[in-house]
Amino acid sequence: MNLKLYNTLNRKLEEFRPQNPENVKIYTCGPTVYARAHIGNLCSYVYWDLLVAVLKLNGLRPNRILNFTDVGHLTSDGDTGEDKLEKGAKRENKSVWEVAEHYEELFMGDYNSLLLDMPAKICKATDYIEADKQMIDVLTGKGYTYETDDGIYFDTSKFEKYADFARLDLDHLRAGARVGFNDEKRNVSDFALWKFIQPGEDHAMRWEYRGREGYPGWHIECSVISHEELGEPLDIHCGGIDHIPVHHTNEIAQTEAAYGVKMCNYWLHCNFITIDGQKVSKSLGNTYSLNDLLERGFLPLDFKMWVLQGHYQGERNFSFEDLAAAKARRRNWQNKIALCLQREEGALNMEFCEGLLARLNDNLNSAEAFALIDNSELSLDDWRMIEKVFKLGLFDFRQPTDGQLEKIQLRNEARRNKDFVMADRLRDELLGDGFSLLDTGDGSFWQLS
RNA sequence: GGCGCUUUGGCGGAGUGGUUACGCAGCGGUCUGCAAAACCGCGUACACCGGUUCAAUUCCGGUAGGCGCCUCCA
Repeated sequence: MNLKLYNTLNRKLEEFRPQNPENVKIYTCGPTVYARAHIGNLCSYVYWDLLVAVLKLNGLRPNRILNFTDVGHLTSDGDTGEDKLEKGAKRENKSVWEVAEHYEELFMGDYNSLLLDMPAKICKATDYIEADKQMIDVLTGKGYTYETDDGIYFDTSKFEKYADFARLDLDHLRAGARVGFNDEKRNVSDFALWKFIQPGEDHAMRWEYRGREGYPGWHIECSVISHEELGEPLDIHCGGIDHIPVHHTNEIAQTEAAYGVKMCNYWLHCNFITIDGQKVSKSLGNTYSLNDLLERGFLPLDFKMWVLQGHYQGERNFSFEDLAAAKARRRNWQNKIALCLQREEGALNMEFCEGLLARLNDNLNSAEAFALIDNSELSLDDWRMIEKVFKLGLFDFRQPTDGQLEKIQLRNEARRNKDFVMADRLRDELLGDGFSLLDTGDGSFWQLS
């Protein structure tokens, strides 16, 4: 295997060795379905889809699981302690279940419009509540938990390697934490496995456990779903860079403490984007959705082009100016394909294919791969292969109708007869239809204008 | 306060110890009946200071700026 990936576990570029090439186990942390995904969220799904495509190019069979967090987390944006799903429900006058379902649908819409492959399975957190309880029981049996008034906590001091993954400095964690410290917690880094509903607390999602009503903690679902659906060790666990210090650290603690096995061999993390140099946040009003892009004249696939021009580990900055550049590049690729269609050029360029694979195998370097594409003479078959890997909708464009093709012929005739008034009129008409003409020594070819 | 990342030409964005990244935009030219989103060419980028080296944008150290995380977050 020549594929190299940056493994957060060792902070190194490593050769990827799957346990079983026929079943490469991948777990991706999915969205919390309480609001529409913004373009920052969507970047990661583009990157992980590229990962899956590259694994396939290498002859492997990925088995990817994605989860939907459809059960609320405790803390809200405003640190008011209000559950996000519950808050969304009140805002929209719907039940929490309806809110989750609504945003699941929107997410899938965005996902499909980016032409991303469906994971092998999408798992909802609420379908794993019983399994959550079982895992907490296992952890309790091994002495990793303690109960307080408001929940069941994981005692991180009992898990020796807790700080290793994120290279945490536990002694300093407390100093700057803005979140209110829970007096009943034994260690600052301890986290809730299960929360009990307090008297007067309005929480629609609730399950009975240990004689009280409650709901699962923030991290248990990923440990449980990946264990149930894939089993340890996973080959690859993907997520955003923000997950390293808390979420993934806690996942590792839960899984490895409960089952005494390594959770995952390769951890991949994508970086965040900024927008116009600032973080993506609601208060700055820059949480653009694909819809907002559409309103400004950009297709989801223009955005995907923008994402793939960079690298998943890079700190990207988004601006509409750069999106326009990506849009133009995508259109130019489509015009090259349009030329190939008219010239009926065939045959796969093997040297090109190998070069493309080599670049992608170098830690998913799509930017280098794109440079190779721009530097190569490509046939229709080459472009088909490119589309299969990157899925940019490159072949998805309107072709001239018979009537429009006839106009091109008429114009050629007019030019031969030096009737330039007629020729220019036909050219203008075609331009009005969205086609420009490229006159070469070999004849006239239509292009997308 | 702690942890981590980052600094490349107008805007983005790869990469490399000595040789063109690439895209978009711009400029010049070619082709053309005229044109053009087509073709060709151009711009002497690698934050700053020091070190290693025959040679550093590329390795090491420091300085400065930017950013992220530490709270659900991709």
